[in-house]
Amino acid sequence: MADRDREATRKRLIGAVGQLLAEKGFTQLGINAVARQAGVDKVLIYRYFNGLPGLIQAFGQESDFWPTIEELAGGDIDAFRQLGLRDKLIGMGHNFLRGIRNRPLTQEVMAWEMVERNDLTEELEIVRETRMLRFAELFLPAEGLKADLMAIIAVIGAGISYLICRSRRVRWYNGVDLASEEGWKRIETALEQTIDAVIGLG
Amino acid sequence: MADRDREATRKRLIGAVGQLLAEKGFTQLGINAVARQAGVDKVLIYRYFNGLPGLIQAFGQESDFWPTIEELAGGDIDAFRQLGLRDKLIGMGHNFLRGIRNRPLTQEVMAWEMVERNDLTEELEIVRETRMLRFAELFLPAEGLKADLMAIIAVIGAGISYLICRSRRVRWYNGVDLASEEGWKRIETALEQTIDAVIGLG
DNA sequence: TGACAATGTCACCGTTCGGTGACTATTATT
DNA sequence: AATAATAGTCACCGAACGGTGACATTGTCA
Repeated sequence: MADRDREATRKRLIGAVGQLLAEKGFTQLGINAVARQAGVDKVLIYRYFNGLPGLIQAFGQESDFWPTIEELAGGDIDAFRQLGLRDKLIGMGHNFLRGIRNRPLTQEVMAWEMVERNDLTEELEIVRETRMLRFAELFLPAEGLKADLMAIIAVIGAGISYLICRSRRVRWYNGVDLASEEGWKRIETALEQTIDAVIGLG
Repeated sequence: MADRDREATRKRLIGAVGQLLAEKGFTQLGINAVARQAGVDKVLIYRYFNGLPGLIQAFGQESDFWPTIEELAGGDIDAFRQLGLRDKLIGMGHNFLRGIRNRPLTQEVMAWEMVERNDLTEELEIVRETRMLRFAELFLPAEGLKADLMAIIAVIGAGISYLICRSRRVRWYNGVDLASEEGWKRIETALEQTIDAVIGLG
């Protein structure tokens, strides 16, 4: 495109990364493919971003790959703070599951994380880690619990992430139909029941 | 290698798939790379296996990608059957975690599952699904429980799988250090506590 | 011994990839 | 109006990929 507008071209390129990731997955994400998708000569990727890694990095900084603390809290932080631990955890579980299910790009990057490290996956790592720790710091009791709450949340959060990523390509897991809303309902109530039970540990 | 031994050459090729998967990951698994690794001309892959998919399929049928029922039960099925539900679940959790941690190839294929379907990932799917269902059928109560045991096991099993796969490339998850044995100890006791709590649901 | 199939080797094809140097066309500066 | 910087275009390179046809070598069986 001969628009002679550097900023617009940059944005076309950044947008092409997202489109390509969503439509073809990270395996198809190369210099040639991105340039083709953007309708732009690939040499401009080198000029403006010093190559694909730089472009990917720029893409990462423009996106909201991870649920915000507010989103995890259900929108109203003050109201959330009033809840008991049980309702906080169940609410977070639900909001987390929905948040990831609504982010196909995040799912793609999470799959990518299993395969290699790059600017985008590292970006996601950092955002996730800081945000989860901050969330815990804000809302969860620091001590006085017998159970290792962070480790339990790690297992459950990992389970949610895995099931969502997996559901993109495989239907069944342990007899649960991940292609049906009914299957996800089972998962959600399983989450509720598990958290409910864990709270009893004190 | 000019051994003129078809069977040996087939095995060299199948072995090369495993080596390459273990050392370089599935992204590096191509016709040329496999032939090179095996020290064999690539045309023989077409002759003997009708191409890479066929070779991958043959590789899949030779491996034990998933813990056997016996392994999940801790070796002694009869003894396992005598246990209470709580000890069965905790035992299975431990054995599952260890079984997957001891199978780097399985971890690689699990990562692959997130990206595409092929003969190998489908093989793993089928083995896993049938084996887990069979395990439940053998040892878990079919009814009389308030909780959806299979869904809960799905979440926890998925969590274990995710954390293991992830730990190959990323160190921290939710404040847990997946690169240290101490971190995995935290995960294991979290599993125990969670299962312990869930059992209370009846 | 001769014919033939099986095993393995080699050279080559077209395509795509990441990457670069040389070019044209437009805009801004003096 | 002349000059320099910027935006974009184009052609090309070497390497790796998947795939194929023609050939050489060895064993087997009539």
